Amino acid sequence: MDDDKYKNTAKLLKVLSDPVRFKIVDIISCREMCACEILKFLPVTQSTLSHHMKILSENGLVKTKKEATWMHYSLDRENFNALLKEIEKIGSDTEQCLYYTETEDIYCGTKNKGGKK
Amino acid sequence: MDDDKYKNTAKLLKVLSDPVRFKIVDIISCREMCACEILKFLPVTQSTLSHHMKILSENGLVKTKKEATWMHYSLDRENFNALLKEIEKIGSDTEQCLYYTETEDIYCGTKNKGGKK
DNA sequence: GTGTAATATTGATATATGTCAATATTTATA
DNA sequence: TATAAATATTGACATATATCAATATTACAC
Repeated sequence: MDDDKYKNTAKLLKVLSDPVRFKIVDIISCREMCACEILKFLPVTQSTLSHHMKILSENGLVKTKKEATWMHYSLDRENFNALLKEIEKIGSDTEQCLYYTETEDIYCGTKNKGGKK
Repeated sequence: MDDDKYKNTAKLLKVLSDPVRFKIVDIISCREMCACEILKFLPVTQSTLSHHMKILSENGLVKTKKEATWMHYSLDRENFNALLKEIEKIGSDTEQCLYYTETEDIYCGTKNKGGKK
């Protein structure tokens, strides 16, 4: 996995790592909702919510649908699940991990005098 | 899910959402490593790495083992997988979601004149 | 057109945090 | 004891960002 991939996935994680946004995902995970609905669950200002929804949708975690003056938001399951997969891969020891994919010559100082592998 | 739970999970996500820390998890996902090894994969200072390892271990994502002057780090799979589960739950529509658990009377303004459910 | 509801944007502010250089600490070794 | 290696801590700095009040925009109802 190259560094850009790390940065992209980490960025998505950051989007999800704000407690308000994390709660928003839970709120809309059952059905589509307009902002005014979502707002009622949250102790934040309308402008703050708008800010968070923008971040969520711009990063693909939430889908938007405009209808009259309402904005309807729903979880983008495809991208959300893709993110989950990436996190799983990172923690897995059966997937390729950086240590093996980059080099085998990187090893700690005096620990390996007898030659390795 | 109460707000404390959101905050805890979101905090763990934040720990994981830094690109350097995310890469570290990948690096040590195959085997235990000392800091000096991990450092060789990363374009950061030793003190910066130490800072990140502290955050990772203090939040339970990484296990530590001291041996002489070396600190050995390994992924805490139990906590890592628990975090994954929490994220899955949040995005799931089969699990209870906040909308249904909190109230059914919260609904958007004029959308529901006919009475609901 | 006027008023109203829903949402977005702007500007300001406070807080959090990632980074490094420098230094301290710990432990083995000569 | 003195030196060296591995790691931790401290202090400074720059950047990111969550938040709100105020205002703007959009679209419908009268």
